[in-house]
Amino acid sequence: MKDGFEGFSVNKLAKACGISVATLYIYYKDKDDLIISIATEEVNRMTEAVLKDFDPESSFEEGLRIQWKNRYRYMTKYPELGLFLEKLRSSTYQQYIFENYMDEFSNRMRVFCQNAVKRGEISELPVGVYWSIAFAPLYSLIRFHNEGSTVGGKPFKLTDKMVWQTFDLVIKGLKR
Amino acid sequence: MKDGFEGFSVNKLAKACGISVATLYIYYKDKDDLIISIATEEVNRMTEAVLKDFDPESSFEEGLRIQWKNRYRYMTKYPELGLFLEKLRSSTYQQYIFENYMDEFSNRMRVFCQNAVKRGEISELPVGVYWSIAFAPLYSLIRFHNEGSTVGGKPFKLTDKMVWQTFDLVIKGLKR
DNA sequence: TTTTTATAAGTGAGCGATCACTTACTTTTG
DNA sequence: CAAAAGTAAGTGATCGCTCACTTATAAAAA
Repeated sequence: MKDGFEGFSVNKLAKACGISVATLYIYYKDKDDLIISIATEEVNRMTEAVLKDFDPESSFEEGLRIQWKNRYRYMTKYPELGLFLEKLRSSTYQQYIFENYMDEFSNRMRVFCQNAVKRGEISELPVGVYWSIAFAPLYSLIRFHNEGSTVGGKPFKLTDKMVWQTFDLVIKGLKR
Repeated sequence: MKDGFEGFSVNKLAKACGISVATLYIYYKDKDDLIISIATEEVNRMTEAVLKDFDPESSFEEGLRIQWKNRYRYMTKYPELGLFLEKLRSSTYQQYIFENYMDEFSNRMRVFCQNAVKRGEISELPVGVYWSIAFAPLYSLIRFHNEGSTVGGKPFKLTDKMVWQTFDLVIKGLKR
């Protein structure tokens, strides 16, 4: 029972890579630096993918649909990444990685939402409330998919149909 | 940087409890057994609290509202529990704890949903899709609250108003 | 051209600390 | 006094990390 973030060690990593532990310490000053560096890289890569084709000036439904498409595609393209970020999220590294990951990102998202509110497409909402409705369901689906089962332990395989079925309900909830 | 589930050790636990490590091993056969036992206890306690006043025969909105109320109250009453379950969720212990936690629970939830579908209150949905819309937003809010910030790193404090505001949007999305 | 020196890249062996866990023994309880 | 409950003092294994050292490449000196 040593598979997750528990059970990750510098010695094991070096052995798995076929290099000496000492070599790792040439490139990273310590274990924390290693994890934070690699994780930050991955988070930035994902942020970039999520913003692909995203236009803050587009309609609310269209913009959100592209976000969903990008996130869904990226997470299913790299399934391990989801689990990795999950573990990061509930680790003490979380704050060091996600704190500034949103400089450009959160700006564009804010503009996008403000536009949608201005146009009367959605109501004004606190950021946390908005995110919890707009994205939490998608990440929940992806999580079930990666774990292979829902909360009840029932087997679960995510399909495109399910994603867009969920999307439609989310849109229905958010739109005025 | 040793605070989370990483950094938890039997030796530290014993010291914190003011007892000998050996004493722990009288009651638990190994570390895994200790974690799984305690976690299962907590999950059962929470499941019980969540089913309080819940009637599978009630209307969909009323039933879901009670579920939200119970979950919200329990998670804010024991904030550490949320973080603990979070860490469990993304650990290798997950499968051992949550696999059977839903014998009575998932039955009652299934009946509840079937009733709602029969009455035409909601459409028939895959369980994973249903859960992702009905509960993922709430857990997302609670998570932000416990972490004290949203995805953007912006400070976040959950209020009753936010919870029921989110609930209303979820209901709007789910109801026919 | 050959030799020397400089530097970056990488390594094996092993440090002290801590890990999960055990043993040999003492105290408490009924 | 016998059983149950508890403990101090460890066990070998593994942790993150370092040090003294080798190898590879190339510029500088002879």
